[in-house]
Amino acid sequence: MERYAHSTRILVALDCIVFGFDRESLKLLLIKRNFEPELGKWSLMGGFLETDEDLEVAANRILYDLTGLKDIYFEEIKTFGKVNRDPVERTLSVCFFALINIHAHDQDSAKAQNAYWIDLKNRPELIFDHNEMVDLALKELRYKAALHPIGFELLPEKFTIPHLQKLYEAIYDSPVDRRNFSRKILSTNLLIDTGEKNENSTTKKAILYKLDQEKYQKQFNAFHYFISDSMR
Amino acid sequence: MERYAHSTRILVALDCIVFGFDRESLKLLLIKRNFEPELGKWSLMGGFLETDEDLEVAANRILYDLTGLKDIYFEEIKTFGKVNRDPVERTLSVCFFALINIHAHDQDSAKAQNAYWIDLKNRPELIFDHNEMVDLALKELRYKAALHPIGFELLPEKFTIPHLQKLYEAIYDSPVDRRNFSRKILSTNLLIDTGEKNENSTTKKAILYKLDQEKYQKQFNAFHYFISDSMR
DNA sequence: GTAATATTGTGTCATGTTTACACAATTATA
DNA sequence: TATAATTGTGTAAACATGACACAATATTAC
Repeated sequence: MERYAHSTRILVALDCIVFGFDRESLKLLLIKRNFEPELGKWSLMGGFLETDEDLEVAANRILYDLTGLKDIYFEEIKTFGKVNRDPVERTLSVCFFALINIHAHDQDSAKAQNAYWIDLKNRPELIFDHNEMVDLALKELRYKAALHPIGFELLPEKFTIPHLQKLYEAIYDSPVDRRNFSRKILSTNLLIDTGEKNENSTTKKAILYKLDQEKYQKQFNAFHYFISDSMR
Repeated sequence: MERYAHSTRILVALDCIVFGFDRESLKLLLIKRNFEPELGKWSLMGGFLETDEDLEVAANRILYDLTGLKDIYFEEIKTFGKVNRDPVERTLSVCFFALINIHAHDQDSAKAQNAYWIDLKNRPELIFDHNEMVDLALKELRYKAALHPIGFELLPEKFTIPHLQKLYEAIYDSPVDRRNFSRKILSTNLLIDTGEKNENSTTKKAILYKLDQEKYQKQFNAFHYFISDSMR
């Protein structure tokens, strides 16, 4: 095979921040490492790019191995490339964040990877530059969720507006006015009333909505202003 | 040196989309290649990541070699990693876009790289996946410029509001209402009246403003809505 | 010198959006 | 049947936006 004269070829990893929401707080899927290096410590889920694998195929593979899910929503956020970021040898890391419905993924896949859902507020120290990656991912999530209807990716198929509101409050760690939030969400016309109600409630049962998938795809890049500047 | 058992180490390139604005239209700094591969064709400015070089240091180096400028505004947009994106050998490309004042860079540096300013509307076919990179960079520029006061990076230190407006019209390739635009820009309080006027004008001389650097840094991540949804 | 032309700065007004609230309806539990 | 918690909807003032008018400035043509 013909090659460039340039000599420096390096290892390329992918690391993924997986967010979930359990009706109370925002969670991260983290790995308790049972392998070297840094055995016993916490890290993000990652893996190496294979020889004959497109970068985005690799990202899908890593997410599938962790969750058993395909077609997960994910976004590349940055490629981390400090010389000494990995003490074993120089490694580039292409970093993603993913949003999943916390109740829909495969528990066995996660267990096989020694992965646990950790509340974002109790997150442990992570290896290498993974803390920095999580910080950036959270910043990007907050940015994106303020403008685009990305939050639905973290919810089950059917959800109530108060449920969605709790998610936003968890993402921004601040209270949201119930009435104005509801009006804003409904004005997007992205929600379809399923006719059902949340039977779990012990008080007034809220309407269960589902996403209008077609409008969601079409309007995804339109700006909404779900969360005002002052709250981000 | 200790190493991972994993075998696949690959070449990492950086490619940069450099935008400029000449008071009329948006331009790209492109390379007419006088080297292999693809000698004679057009490409983005790029280079390989060196062994002992942080990724962002490499990006700065490549921009400096091309323009003679330091502290250029740039943003990573995506890492391109299709297996066959480079026919010579597998290469990852970390892709950036940069915004510079078209009149302030070093012409000799650009000439040494065989670089030319090309009107975005007349852009030639580029090698590899560079067309896709430019498309993405333009999309990101439009997105970012609609929300954040990023346009100033393309202007000289002192500029008029009509000048800034022409820039926005070039970025979005559509007309902007003069009066509403002016009101919007002034309401950000990011501009300082220099007391000078644009002496080049053949009619009424417009006020020259400069950026309030302190406010610019502080407020950069605040949302503004310079350009409405329907125009993006 | 004056009129014509191009451009810039500022203002207005109707409409739409946001913010900060109030009130009524629903449901399990005491 | 009252109570408490929660949900759905409404309202009014303040603010922002979009579409437009008009006056001021500066060069060029006559």
